[in-house]
Amino acid sequence: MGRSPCCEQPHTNKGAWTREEDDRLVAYIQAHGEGCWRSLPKAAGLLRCGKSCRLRWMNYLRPDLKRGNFTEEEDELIVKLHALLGNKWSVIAARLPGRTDNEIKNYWNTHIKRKLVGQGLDPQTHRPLLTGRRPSYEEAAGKSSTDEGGDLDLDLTISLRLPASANGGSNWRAIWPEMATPPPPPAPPCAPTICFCYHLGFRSDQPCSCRASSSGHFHGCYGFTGS
DNA sequence: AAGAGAATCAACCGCAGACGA
DNA sequence: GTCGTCTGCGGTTGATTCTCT
Repeated sequence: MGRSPCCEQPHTNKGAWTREEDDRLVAYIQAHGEGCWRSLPKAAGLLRCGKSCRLRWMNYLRPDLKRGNFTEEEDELIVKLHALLGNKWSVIAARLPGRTDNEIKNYWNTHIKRKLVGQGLDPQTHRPLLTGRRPSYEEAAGKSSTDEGGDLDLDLTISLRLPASANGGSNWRAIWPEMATPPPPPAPPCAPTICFCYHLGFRSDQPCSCRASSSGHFHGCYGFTGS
């Protein structure tokens, strides 16, 4: 894949953003919307590469960002999602409204990782550190850890794209044994939707208020009421 | 008060996937 | 099918801030 580096132009600023640059970027996006990051810097009068503009907007300037300390609930959700998904920070961030993948990644590396180690758990596998042997990939990916990992549901057999037979076929019950009815047919082009709040054990008497994520691969509850 | 080390987090880098020509 | 471009992601770096001595 031949690609031209996006930041090699001369006179391109790097490093911390100034207030003026922020203002320019915000003003431009408010007027023209997101998109076409490549041409945005020139159009907005910024001496930055598009990549840098996108990152600044996504991680810092977006109006819907929450900022501030993570709550206990967010903390627990990150741990559970990481156990399920691994380092898929963007997917995890999609389950935490107002949080960015970068923010969650940093929080994981600085807080949660240490916390898990302190609890004697391997931050990558979420298994006890003192077992003396690393689990195989199949073990890590497919086996529930309820025997040693408390109430964490580590059923990592969950798939982002189900086999065609999973919908409408007869084996949906093998995939979701606890569901009473077959999952709905996939919404093209991205199949299927997977309810994380269900899979993570966030079950309550309240109806699920899931909504589709922007990536469309699966959906989850923002503001679940279970614990 | 000052210096050292630790912690935090914004930003960069390189890669891979999607997409259009 | 191939190639080039753009976007988005995850890992990493380094500057800044905080805490301890």
